[in-house]
Amino acid sequence: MIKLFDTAISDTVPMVFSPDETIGMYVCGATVYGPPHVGHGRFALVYDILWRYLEYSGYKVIFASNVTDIDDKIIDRANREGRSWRSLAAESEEQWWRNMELLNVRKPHHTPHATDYIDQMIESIVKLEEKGYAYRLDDGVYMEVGRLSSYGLLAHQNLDTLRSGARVSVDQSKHSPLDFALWKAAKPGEPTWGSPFGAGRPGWHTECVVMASSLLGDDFVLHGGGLDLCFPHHENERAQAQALSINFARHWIHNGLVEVGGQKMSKSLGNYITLEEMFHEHNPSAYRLLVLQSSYRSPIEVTADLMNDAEKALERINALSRRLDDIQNSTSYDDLQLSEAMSGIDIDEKRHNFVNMMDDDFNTSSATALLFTSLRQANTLLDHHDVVSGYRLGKFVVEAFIMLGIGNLASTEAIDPKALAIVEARDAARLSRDFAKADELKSQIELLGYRVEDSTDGTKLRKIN
RNA sequence: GGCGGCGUGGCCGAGUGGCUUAGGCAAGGGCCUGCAAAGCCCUGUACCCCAGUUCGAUUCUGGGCGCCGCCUCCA
Repeated sequence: MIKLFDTAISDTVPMVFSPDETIGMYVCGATVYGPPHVGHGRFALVYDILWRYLEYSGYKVIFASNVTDIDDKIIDRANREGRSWRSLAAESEEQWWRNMELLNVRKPHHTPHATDYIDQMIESIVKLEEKGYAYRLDDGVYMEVGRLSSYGLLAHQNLDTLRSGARVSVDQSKHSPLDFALWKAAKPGEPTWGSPFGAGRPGWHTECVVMASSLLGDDFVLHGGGLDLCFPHHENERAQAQALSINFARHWIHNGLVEVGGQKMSKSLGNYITLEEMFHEHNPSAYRLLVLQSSYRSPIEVTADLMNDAEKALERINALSRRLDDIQNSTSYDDLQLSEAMSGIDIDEKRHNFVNMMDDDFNTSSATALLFTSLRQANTLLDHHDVVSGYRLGKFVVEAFIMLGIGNLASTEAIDPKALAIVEARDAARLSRDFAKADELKSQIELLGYRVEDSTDGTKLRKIN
């Protein structure tokens, strides 16, 4: 049984779904108007890990995450740069997927674009009008929040307290400052679509409700997003769904934000690092490991120091992976398959514990701790020549990390033949105990970008990053 | 002002009413090595402050201090 922290309930609850049910999962995705930053990378990683784990647990998942390709910010920036909003959105989206690929974030089954769902959104707004939940003003169609019984569930406040905290609305004609735009009337120079309420474009909240329910149905399991979307965005999605009498998400989950010096990383604050900037200095897999080592709900800092630490930890996984590959490529591998393990290490029990940790609100921090402990044990076993036990335990560790998306463990890059030639010369020098020459040759190899590792089964080279 | 959350050893970060030395990184000492690298072993430094509940609290309750998020677009 998987338990998760449900924002609507403010508690950890069993995830509700039947075992043969396909788990519908919707996460608010990117608004494509610029390069994605480290904060965007985190939410993408969090839900990618969650998705991978649900599948590992044997469940069928259908995952949808939207691409908001029409929005104030896209229009503003396109206008500023004197280009079309379509080309800006298309280019930014391409950049988004490129970055996701580097993070080893799998593309969701569905990546709906807001502009492809305008008709359905209009239908949805018409229904809301018919039911009396919407009203028209000069600048658009608004949702009458006061008519809903459970508005404020995700914000954990009622309408009155929310209303008293609301800043004075620019638009005084709204019935309540909390009422939000379902449809924004056309302004000069903006892209528009025709509708029964005049030319304009849909509001952000409308997009997600319509796309989520058309792709996943009226009753799906999980709705996720960044903690900063909890209110008002998710609240307003829920409001519309409720007004339309659809069940919508059974569970709401929110990931913690990335902070910089204790403050939220955001485009508006300008304190962000783009993913591309990060990848320039660090291994993208190290970022995933950093995310895995903390709780998905906590805020995290992502500094160069922490990334360096994560890279070192990642290197330990890589080293074990290489060690296992060497065993697999060795001549005695077939015999090894048939041999009995000497130690009494119970891998099934470890897997069981791993699963229990992950089932407990996706406790990746404890789960990776278990993997690192096992990693050390595997190395110890291999050091002590219990190859069978060590290999099997090591395999468990590496496969679990791969399942969590820590990929690219084995370098497939061919080694520079020049370096290989020097290695041969160095081996000869070592054999004749000419260590001065051997050391000289070693530094030549290092200049070519490789680290030398002597071992009982030959000299190995490893690329220095 | 309202609501939600957080404060763990040098740094990051799980967790628990009474031995988890959680884990990662860093530091010190060793083993291995021609020297290294990789790996392994050992070691130290904790639970914001003050009360209370309890035989016992880092973990529960109350108060304080500090920090963060949301209440406006934001992953």
